Amino acid sequence: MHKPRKEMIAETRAKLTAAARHAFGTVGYADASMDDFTAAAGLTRGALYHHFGDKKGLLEAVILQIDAEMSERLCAVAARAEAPWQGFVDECIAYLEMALEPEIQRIMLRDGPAVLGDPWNWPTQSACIRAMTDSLRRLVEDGTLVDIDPEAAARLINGATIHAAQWIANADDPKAVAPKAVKATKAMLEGLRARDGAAAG
Amino acid sequence: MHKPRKEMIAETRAKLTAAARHAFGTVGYADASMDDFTAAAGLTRGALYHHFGDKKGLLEAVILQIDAEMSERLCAVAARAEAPWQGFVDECIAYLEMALEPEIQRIMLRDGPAVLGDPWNWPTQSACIRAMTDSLRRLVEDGTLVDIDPEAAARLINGATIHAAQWIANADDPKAVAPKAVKATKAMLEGLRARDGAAAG
DNA sequence: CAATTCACATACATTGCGTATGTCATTTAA
DNA sequence: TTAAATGACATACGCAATGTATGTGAATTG
Repeated sequence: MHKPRKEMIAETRAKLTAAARHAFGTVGYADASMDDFTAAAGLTRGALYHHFGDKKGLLEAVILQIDAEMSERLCAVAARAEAPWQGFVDECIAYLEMALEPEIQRIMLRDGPAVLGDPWNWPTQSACIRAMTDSLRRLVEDGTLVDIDPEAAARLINGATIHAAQWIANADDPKAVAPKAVKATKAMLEGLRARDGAAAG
Repeated sequence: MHKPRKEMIAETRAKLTAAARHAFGTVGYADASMDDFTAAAGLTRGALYHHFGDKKGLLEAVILQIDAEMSERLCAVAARAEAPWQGFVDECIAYLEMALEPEIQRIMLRDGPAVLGDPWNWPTQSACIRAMTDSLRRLVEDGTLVDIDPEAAARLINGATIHAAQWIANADDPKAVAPKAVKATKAMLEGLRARDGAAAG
């Protein structure tokens, strides 16, 4: 008696997503040959079409996986902070740093939106983005932030952060640019805090 | 005696860019068949490869054209304002509104970066983005804005604005979301102004 | 143990890109 | 004026990649 069938299936799916994730993250979605990376996983395209329908379906599965990892990392960062505001700032900086990782850059920020459209409309509703929105809503409600629509603010901050990350990633000297990006990001966030001095820093 | 050759060439290039622009703007870059849209222009792929090298070359030409149009529109908006700060805010809102146009959304914001990489590194250096950076630099120098790296600020604002636009464009009810996005954008910009009251509004 | 399901492979059709080559009109030079 | 040359564009071909239709063998189920 060998492994039960359920395990074999899960294993196959894991091998395919892992191989695809590597291919998408290095050569990009468009240039990733299904024949190549399925072979690298010791399988054929037959398995891929059986489990994921088509190439886009596999991309969705890979994105779901990465998104879950990112979300977990962000929650950990926010939970480690003392004050809610500090936690949110840390979360943003952590998000910025994650956006520097080539795999995230390419799959989540470049090819993903290009192939599947606006991440906010993805089936997962982007768990890690939703977490940021929730944090913001609380900060607005307790008066730490100026009166601003939480979802709108999340959009703006998310967009600003991603672009800051891409600025760093594509710069001639990323190490020189990074601190400037972090400083500017903090300045922007600071600009959104309420100014009546009621909320503590 | 018919038309001189130079004019014929310019006409051919214009027909190709126009047809490609329409195809890219509607079905997207990846799904735009070169055979189809060259035929729609009354030509074949032979002309395309002769003039633009490959599909990416044609995309660059289309982007160059759209970027020039956007830049002109933005400059007109900024020039119409009374105060520099107001001009900059108007510019950002105008940029946001332009980013709602499907053609700009798809070609400049989605497929362009996906195929050609970070717009800031495009050969044109994105004229309309450079204009925003210059405006920011002046505002920082004259003390209207808080002390912030102009390029960093331009990056952040540009990213925030684009995402705000995509939020609107993909919303279930864009007309309801638009004012929230504009308000939040203005709040974010306001947060970057110097707080010593030295600069007038 | 027979029947069925289903995970996965194989074979095929289609499509789209890129290149090599051909042709005809316009320009240039004698 | 005419012959050579340039170059704009079309045609024909090869290749690679996706998607589908079909086949096979092992695991499940009765």
